[in-house]
Amino acid sequence: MARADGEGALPEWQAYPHEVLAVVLSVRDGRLSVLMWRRAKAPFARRWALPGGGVLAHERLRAAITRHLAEKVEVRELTHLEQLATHSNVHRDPRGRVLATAYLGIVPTSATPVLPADTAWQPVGDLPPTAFDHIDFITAAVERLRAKLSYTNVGHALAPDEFTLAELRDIFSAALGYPVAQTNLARVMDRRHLIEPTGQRSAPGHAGGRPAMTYRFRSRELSVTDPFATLRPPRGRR
Amino acid sequence: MARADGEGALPEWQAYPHEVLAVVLSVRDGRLSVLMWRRAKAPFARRWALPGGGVLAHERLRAAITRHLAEKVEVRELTHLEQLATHSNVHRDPRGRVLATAYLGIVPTSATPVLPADTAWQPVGDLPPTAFDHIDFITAAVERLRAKLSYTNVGHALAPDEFTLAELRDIFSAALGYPVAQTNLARVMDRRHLIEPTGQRSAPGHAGGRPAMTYRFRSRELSVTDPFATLRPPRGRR
DNA sequence: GAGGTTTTCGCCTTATAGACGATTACCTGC
DNA sequence: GCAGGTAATCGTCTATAAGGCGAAAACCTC
Repeated sequence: MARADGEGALPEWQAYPHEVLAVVLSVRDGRLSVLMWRRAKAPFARRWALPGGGVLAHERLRAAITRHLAEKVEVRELTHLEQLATHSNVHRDPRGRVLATAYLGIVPTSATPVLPADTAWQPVGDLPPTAFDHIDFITAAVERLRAKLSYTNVGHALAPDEFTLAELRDIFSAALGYPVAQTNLARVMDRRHLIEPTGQRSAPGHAGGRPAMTYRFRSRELSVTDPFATLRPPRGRR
Repeated sequence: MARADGEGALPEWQAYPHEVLAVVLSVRDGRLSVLMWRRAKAPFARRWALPGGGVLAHERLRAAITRHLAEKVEVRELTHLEQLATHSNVHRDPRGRVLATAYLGIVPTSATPVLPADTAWQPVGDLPPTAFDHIDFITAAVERLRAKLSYTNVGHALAPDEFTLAELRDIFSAALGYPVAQTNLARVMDRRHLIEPTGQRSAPGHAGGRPAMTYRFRSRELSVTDPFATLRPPRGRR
């Protein structure tokens, strides 16, 4: 606990075991899903839990969750990772007090990681029984993703490098949980300069029909639209 | 560390001292300001720091920050409190590793807490030298507040129970950092059903002029507008 | 009651996005 | 190679939200 180096000693603060968890979301088979593994041992045996684990002595939280996720998916397939929240309920783990910091991760539809035998994608609309307080993290992560789809370019993290507008519509519809009109989606993405055409055409569909243009996101860095929709600065100052 | 009760023992997870910090924001003298105290001892002697401290054994993080804040302000004057982020930089405290979870708190303009001698409101636009990584928490808190002023009713936490539109305009202008037009602000607040007239008139101003109607927020519970501004569900399903 | 000050209201313009039908461009099968 | 089917794309209309601005209202003091 608390090495005394540098200048002076740390106050007598309590120390607590700390774990990191990840809510990794992806659109799988047309449904927004979360990466979970099935516990073998008590507590919560046979229930589904989020991937995660402890934090090493000189390791930051983000590095810790990246390390734990590497056992489940290729880390380079993680197109987004942001901190979600820290839970501190004293009884969230029946074995003793553990603080937990959760992250929201995203894997694109195009990635197809080979999962361990106890691990699977669970549709967020039809979750099996979950362990600990993990359901709360999942709920928060889904809400956060849905909100950010509207005012940021996080969509890039869910989508493949190149896609047709129909594919993008399907991804957004699945992630948001309601049908999105392709025309409007394209206009919104275009007006915000989030996507651009690649100049290529997709392979024609199996059932005929006009081949679609393919698009890509201009940037895979997270950006926020405007700052916000309302209460903007007066015109001259934008 | 990790009592073994219930079922099984905790994995051998590292434990770390954990502190809570609060970025308490309020509009003071027409400027958005943050509550800080001046350190007397090393490290960072004479620099300004956020209020906060350790977490007791059976205490949740929110309870801990509330307890620490009680030494600075009346807790019932805290009109808003939400978790911000957890920092884990190994060297954020030179004395040893400490994880820190920060909260965003808000105190209304109408509250005038009596502050300890080492404590003061510091304008966020003109901060003195700060201790540790506290400046990062402050920056994040200000950004979060400014964003939420646009799409939630957090404004209620900054404003008195009753106010004139001119007062609300001044509060919003100070908090956002740019001038807000009173006409638009009133219309936006009204359209979203966030405020309502009290039916009372304010005392006439000292310099003459028409006395203003007073208003109040309909609810002091946090609510989010719409869900979001764009990519809404199709009409039928709202 | 004249002149000054501030609030409140109404109207106009702009920006953004949802709805929907028309058109285009490709397929398959005859 | 042409008819019919299918999906992508475009154009136009409408709805909604919000910024700008000036006129009118309501109070003050002198």
